[in-house]
Amino acid sequence: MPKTEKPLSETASRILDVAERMARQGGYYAFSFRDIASEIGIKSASIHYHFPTKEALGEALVTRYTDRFLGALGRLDEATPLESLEQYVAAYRQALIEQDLMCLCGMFGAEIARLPDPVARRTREFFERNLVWLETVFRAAGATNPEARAGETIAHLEGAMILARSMNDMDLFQRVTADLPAQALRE
Amino acid sequence: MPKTEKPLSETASRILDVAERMARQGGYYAFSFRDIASEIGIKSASIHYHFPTKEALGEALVTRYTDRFLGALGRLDEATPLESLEQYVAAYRQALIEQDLMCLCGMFGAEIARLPDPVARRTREFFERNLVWLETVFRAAGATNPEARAGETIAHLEGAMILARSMNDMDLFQRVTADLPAQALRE
DNA sequence: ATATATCTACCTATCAGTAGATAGGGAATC
DNA sequence: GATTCCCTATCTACTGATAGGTAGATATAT
Repeated sequence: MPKTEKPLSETASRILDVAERMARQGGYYAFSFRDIASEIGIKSASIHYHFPTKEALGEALVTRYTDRFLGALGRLDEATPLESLEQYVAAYRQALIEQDLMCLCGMFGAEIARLPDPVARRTREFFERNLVWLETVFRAAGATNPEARAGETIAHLEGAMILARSMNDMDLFQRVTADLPAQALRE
Repeated sequence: MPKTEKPLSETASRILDVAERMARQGGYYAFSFRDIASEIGIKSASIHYHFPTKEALGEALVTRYTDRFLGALGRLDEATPLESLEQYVAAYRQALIEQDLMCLCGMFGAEIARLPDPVARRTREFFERNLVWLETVFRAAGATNPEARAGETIAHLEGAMILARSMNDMDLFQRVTADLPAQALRE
């Protein structure tokens, strides 16, 4: 039997919810046990019961984020490459516009040189798995260099989030990513 | 006479050098007065003589970075649009590969929601001035939508830095940005 | 004498993390 | 049926380290 995934308790997932929001606003050093605790109405010591260290909390954060992000993408055998790419762009747009938050792994990716090793590893896994997904799309579309196209797509989207948030102009994300799916497939 | 720029003292610029490196590794919360001071061999209280607050230090950091970055780009009337774009990509490549650092404003742009207002404003100015520069290039090249092309270019490059650093594969930056100049002009 | 630049010594706030007490809810034992 | 035991989940109270920032003394150079 493989590793049994124990389901998160109510409190544990509320801790992750708050930590994720804080991390997606300001990075790894922008969430603290105290702030999380006071927001959900417990004491900071209680968080250590659910996540022994900040490192462990950071790992759980990235793991949950990655699984949810990839899980929200539809099945590749049920869509055309163009549809898949449009869906992929929409996933980023939703994170940015509806939640007004950065991509967690874009944020952690920027800070990766100062992240605890296990958190950095999980962050790398996010990008690896996204690259695989996109490479599959571009290979299905007959692209000559699927690896480059996949990397360009992720780079373009993460960068567009940063730019739009920096300029405080969320519509800029739309204008800068509108041509992405068609353009990437034409290349 | 407009605002006279007083030149930075030797110590002040060494403070900025160290702070910039730390910020470009881990963001605004990754550099501290103590760490900077101990690295350059003074006491942390002395830094406050040159930069009264961390906010002021952050502002000076972004201002110097922006001026240097744009100053390193050649004059637009002495190059073709393609040459200008290639030079722009090279500026990012140098920051990433030679110095093994993130773009300061890409980093601060990601964290912008938790940055002191004056630092956030300076960060926005970096992107504004870069957008203007790139729009000029694309307009000279006869692009139909210079604003979108300029935003796409910045997004692509900032994102490529994050991706390459996350994957610990600096050559990935090359592969993901190799087609950028020609591609952006063809669009 | 004054301006520049550094120091010592300190402050208050915050950080992640720990020890140990407490309360409640089963389940096993008597 | 009552008692004992243990597990879960929280608490209070604390530690040592670090954060940015301040006051005031000191040294040097013009």
